[in-house]
Amino acid sequence: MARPLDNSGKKLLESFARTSEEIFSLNEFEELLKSGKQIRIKYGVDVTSPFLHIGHAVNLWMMRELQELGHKVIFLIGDFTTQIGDPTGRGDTRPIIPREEIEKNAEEFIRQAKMVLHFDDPNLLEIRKNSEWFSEYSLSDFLKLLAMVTHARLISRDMFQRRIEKQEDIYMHEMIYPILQGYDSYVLGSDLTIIGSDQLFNEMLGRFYQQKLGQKSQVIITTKITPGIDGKAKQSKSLDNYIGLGHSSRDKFGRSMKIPDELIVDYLKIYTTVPMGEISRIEKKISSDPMKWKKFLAREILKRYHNEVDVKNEQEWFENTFSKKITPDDIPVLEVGESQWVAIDLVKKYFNKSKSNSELRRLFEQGAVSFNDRKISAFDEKINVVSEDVIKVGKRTWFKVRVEGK
RNA sequence: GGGGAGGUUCCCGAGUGGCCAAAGGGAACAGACUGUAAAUCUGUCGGCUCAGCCUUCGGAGGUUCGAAUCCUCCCCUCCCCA
Repeated sequence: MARPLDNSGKKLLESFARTSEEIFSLNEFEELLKSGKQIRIKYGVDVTSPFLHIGHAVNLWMMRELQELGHKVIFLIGDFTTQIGDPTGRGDTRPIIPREEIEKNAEEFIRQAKMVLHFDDPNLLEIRKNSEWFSEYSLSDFLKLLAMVTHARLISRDMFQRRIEKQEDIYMHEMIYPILQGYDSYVLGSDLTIIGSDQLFNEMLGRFYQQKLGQKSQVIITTKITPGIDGKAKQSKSLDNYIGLGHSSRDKFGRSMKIPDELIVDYLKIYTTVPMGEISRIEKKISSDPMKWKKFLAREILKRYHNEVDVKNEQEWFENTFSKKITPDDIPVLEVGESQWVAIDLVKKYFNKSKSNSELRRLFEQGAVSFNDRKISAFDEKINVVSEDVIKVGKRTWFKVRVEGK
């Protein structure tokens, strides 16, 4: 039994206000909290690509707060709908994923979501799959669903409108997707769902179907989105401009340091728990020493996912490596049999076919390669490996060469 | 079923017989400057045994000394008409 809306409920609303964009509707949400009922929070995941970034985690942290008040997350693996491919956020059509891969992705997804959500208490989280109801779903039932919604309503989705304008394809299965996602909410008896605004249309259809089918409509909370670490588009895997939950603590720190200065405040608000009052004080001080505050931000982001020691270490590592330009000591070692090498062959061995010869030659020509801090611009230069020699390629690739038996 | 437009290198997009590994932009990479910020500048951006060669312009054939460009067939998309 969840607690009714008291002080903790009020605190929750304040905290939600910080990271949510819109709530449909606030009244309904407050009522839910007051009712004392255990809220069923639908968390539907598309497992096409199993990676979560700190933007996704905003939603997870909100759900976690609710879990802490005793509410329940229904972790819905959209295994059936994933086979269809959600057109959301895509200018083009999404490829269809084989089953085995969906399973594997779901596992990977959960591994990351566990960094935030309570997964082990069945009273706080249950895992479902929508193939449970869709794989046996009959055509006549499906037609009944279709008969409730109009074509105009479906194509009103901005995504589709854009495609129509650009004369791009809309496949029928993509039109159907939102219907299925909406129906999920009905089956699960969802009270609430916390989503990115890109999912709003689909979840609104959830509200619609719940109401049509005689159920109370779920509350929808959309969360705030920031630009990615490149300061441009929102975080995404394909643009590689995100801070991933799966990234190492080192990468999380480094990536945080990459964000444009202007984003520091927004990132503090959305991705950390630094109190709002403190953030506004920091805001005034940033311009005089942005580096300092960016490091602060990086620490705060890291803190949510890693322990204090890691946080401290990563900052030190960062400062040593990039500010003081000290070659880090924990770099990969390449074991070789010979000590006489043509420079390019040695580098090639390290990259192990991930870079073509031409690519490597260019790196040499462009002065990106150094051997024990000495720049090597001729790819065919002969080098003599002694022991623990350090080769650096570009800004952030180092490796040590060690001759076996030495 | 009829008519029209189109499919180009990671993305957008130019290119209608040789000067095309293919303009321009974006992304990316490297270098300079820096705070692994932004901005800026420079260079690179199919592969290789690299002043040369090989493979690419939806697919398969063909014409030609020579084709991304012309012809034939096929596949795919969009638009209009019935």
